[in-house]
Amino acid sequence: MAEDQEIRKVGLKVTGPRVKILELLEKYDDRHVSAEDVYRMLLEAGEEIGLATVYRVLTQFESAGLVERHNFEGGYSVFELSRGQHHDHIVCIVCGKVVEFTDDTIEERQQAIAEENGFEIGDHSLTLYGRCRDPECPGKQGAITTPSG
Amino acid sequence: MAEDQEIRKVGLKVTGPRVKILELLEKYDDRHVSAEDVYRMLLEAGEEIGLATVYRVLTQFESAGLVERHNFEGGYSVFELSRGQHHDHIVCIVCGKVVEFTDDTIEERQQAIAEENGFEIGDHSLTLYGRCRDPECPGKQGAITTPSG
DNA sequence: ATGTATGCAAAACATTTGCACCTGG
DNA sequence: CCAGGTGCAAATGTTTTGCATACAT
Repeated sequence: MAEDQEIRKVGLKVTGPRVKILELLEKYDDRHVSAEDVYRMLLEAGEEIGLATVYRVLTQFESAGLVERHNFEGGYSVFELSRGQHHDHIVCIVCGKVVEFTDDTIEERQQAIAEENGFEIGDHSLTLYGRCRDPECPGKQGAITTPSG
Repeated sequence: MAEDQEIRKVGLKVTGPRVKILELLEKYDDRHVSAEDVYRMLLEAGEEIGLATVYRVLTQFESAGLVERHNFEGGYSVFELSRGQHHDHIVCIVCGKVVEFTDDTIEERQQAIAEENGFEIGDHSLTLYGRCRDPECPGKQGAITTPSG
């Protein structure tokens, strides 16, 4: 099991819940799941894992650099496997679809802007909110309603 | 009172709490205050306003386009008067100082990236997290700790 | 008057923590 | 065996809501 090694590598014991959560994150690598999502999916899969443990494990994985936490607008966090490389997100406000991207021009400008304003950048978060043209997205036509400012 | 007109203009009754909150937002225009901040400041100013009312009024103002709500990392929202013009933020992770900026290059790239990914952009939120060099900022030296991904 | 707003308290949410029990190395 | 991990329930912090009262128009 590759997951076992990853967990051991970051100094955590290889336990059932940790392996299950890591497997799930790898399986849904293209999505961005909330702690509640993870909890529910594991329950549906017949696994007995408490919500508190899901939070604890996700937080530990985040500290270990295995996963990244993102606070999209709406008051809750989503998690995704960390693939080392920084990227930003576009979130569909209709179907919740998340697309990742990186842009060197934007990265450079951010660095420059921080300098100009006397800041030393530690991290940043850029999230675009819009409506996707995916044929399966329910929100075909209509005004864009932003989730927040 | 200019505030009275602004409130009336968006279809809300001119009440004490609404005027007080709007005045406070104008007074602290350079800061980004949380609902709790507004509540506390009004209490200290001797105003009898409930926290629930602060939330209701801020939400109404947001719907009306008078104020903008931002969800910075950390699980709570901050509000600021809407000045019509879009801008992004740099937040000091040590002292909480917020600086606003706009960058045409970034704006253009965002639009292009959305197009490339089949998205129609409604809004976006770009927040840089770093450490400021403000002499009054307590965090003089030390490793940057980001509040999240 | 009368439909809205407000204040308070309770509810709703996402997340964290205390604690007794269980388990991996 | 035993430090660390887990489940459950209770606590936390932010934001929302129900309801009786108070107020703007």
